[in-house]
Amino acid sequence: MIKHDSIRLLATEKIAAAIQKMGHDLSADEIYKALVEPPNSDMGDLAYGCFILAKSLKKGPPQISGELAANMELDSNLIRAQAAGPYLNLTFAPQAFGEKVLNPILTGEHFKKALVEKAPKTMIEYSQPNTHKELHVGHMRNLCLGDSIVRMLRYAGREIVSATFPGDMGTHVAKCLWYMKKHNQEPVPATGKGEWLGSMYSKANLLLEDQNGTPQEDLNRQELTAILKQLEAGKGEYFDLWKETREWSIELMKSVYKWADVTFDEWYFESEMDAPSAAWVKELYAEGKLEKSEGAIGKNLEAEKLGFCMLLKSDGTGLYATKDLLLARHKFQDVQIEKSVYIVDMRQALHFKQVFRVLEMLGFEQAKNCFHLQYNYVELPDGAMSSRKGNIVPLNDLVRNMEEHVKTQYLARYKDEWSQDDVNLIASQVAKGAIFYGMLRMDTNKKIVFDMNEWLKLDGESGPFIQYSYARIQSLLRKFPRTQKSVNWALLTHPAEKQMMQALSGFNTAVAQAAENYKPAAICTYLYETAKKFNVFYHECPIGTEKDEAIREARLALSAAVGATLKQGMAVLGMPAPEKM
RNA sequence: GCACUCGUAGCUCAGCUGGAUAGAGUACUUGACUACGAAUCAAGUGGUCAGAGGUUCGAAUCCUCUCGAGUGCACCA
Repeated sequence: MIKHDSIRLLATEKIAAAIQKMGHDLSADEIYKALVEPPNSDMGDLAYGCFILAKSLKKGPPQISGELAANMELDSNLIRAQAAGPYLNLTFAPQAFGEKVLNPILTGEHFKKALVEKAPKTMIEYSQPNTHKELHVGHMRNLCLGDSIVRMLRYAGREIVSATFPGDMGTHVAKCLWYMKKHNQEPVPATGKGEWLGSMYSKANLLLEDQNGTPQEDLNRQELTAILKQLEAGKGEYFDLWKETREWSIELMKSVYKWADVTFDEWYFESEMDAPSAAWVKELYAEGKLEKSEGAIGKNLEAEKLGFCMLLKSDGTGLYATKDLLLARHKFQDVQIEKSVYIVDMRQALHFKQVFRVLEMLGFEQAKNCFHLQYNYVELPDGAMSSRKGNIVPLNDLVRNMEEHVKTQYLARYKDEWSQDDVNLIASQVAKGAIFYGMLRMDTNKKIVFDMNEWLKLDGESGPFIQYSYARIQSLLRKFPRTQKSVNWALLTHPAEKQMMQALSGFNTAVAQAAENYKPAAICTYLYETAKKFNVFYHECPIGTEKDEAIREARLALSAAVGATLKQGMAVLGMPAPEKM
């Protein structure tokens, strides 16, 4: 393991020395791992729980912590070591934090440390939207999660390949094109074609459902089948229409990715996997690696309670699993990845269990390094969102509403002071911050009930809270520029200052843990708490107006370090950091 | 029926790889702008951690069962 936290490392060395003085030995890794934060910050900066030592020393933890405290050597960095029950609480001098944490933060060095020892080449596949459908707030959760996880892992030092896998083939496409050609009366709009196409899909479903049970139903089915055949054959009027309309949807996706500042290293399309994947499965069947059941070809996984993984329908065409199988082979063999993460809705859990198992049975060792990162879906107060039913909140509506709200509710007061460009930029940054934070702050297995009015409330634990703290720091630094290069950190003795420094020293540990667990929500919590501590410090300690120049400089430097950390943290989540707001 | 996820304050959620007194936000009641930015801060009210057993020196956290909510389970993606 990499012991990247300088304060924890200092504590580890001191404790190791004390243990040795007591005639015993414990590895640095074991000590480092066992360091925790005390429940109350005035008990100390770090605590060491003596539970592991209790076993090898055959004494009670409270006794050991007492002996350890007596054997700790204090110096200018470590100023207090006190036993409290089974814990040994350690307090460090402000200058220890200043030199080991704040200076590296201010130079930027602190954010360049490698946090993981092993960095296997990992593919993160996320954002698998269907073409010919509208993008809605549900897609946003996936996008925010994927983007932040890519950023987190890269920050921690992992080699990441990001990929998207849009669904540009299938019955949803046929339905959309069918309605567009046979029933639609509206002209194609000059702009917003992607959104318009989504409405065609939704209308197609309404009409089809309407005609279910009428003589028209059979006819509709025949027409859809004919369209699908044309698409598969790769020629005909519907194929041409598909090629054209597909671009409209891709355009829409790209505009959203641009807004979100998301880029993909690889774009895979279902249409590219379709025919080759079916051909490969036929080969595998011929080689005796797959079996036939009720006319379909696949793999029976009943013994593992995974059902039957169907790979070819009885009509010989492939399925979603078929394409995922081929795509996985491509990732392993051509892109040479060692780990593969799929960020997909929890409803696909069985699908991925089946696909991973089949890959394993086919002899792909990497299959055991495949991981389905499942998340719960976003629904509306009156139930599940479905582009089929048309009860969705389009992504663009959310963004527009949010930006408008920020402008009228918050930025109106600056309308004579700031340029229109500034207002627009900041509204967009704040809207983005609110949306990203809102999507990320909850654990992935929690459902998100999307209520527009709730989302427009920007107080309390929200993205703008963190952005606001950052903007205020920047404003402070503009108004009171730092004048001295060296800082006397020892002057930062106020409890609020101490807590601030403790918080900053924990940044890399927080990100490393979040990255290890694929948990951006943990960074949300960290940033929120850090921003909150800054607000306390800001209210308790005069900064720019402090008369003692040395204290003022130290506080300004601390504020600058908080700003740099918040900015880095927001960057890891994909949130912009406004210089003013 | 089988499998998976969830159940913590009125509401929305942290805490879950066992460890110190279960925390935030919101709502409600108060207080703080001639001030370095009030999108802020301070104080108060609010808990049978769904329930019952078990493992352990120690359980919101791990195991089993029960109850409740949701999702998935063959030719959709």
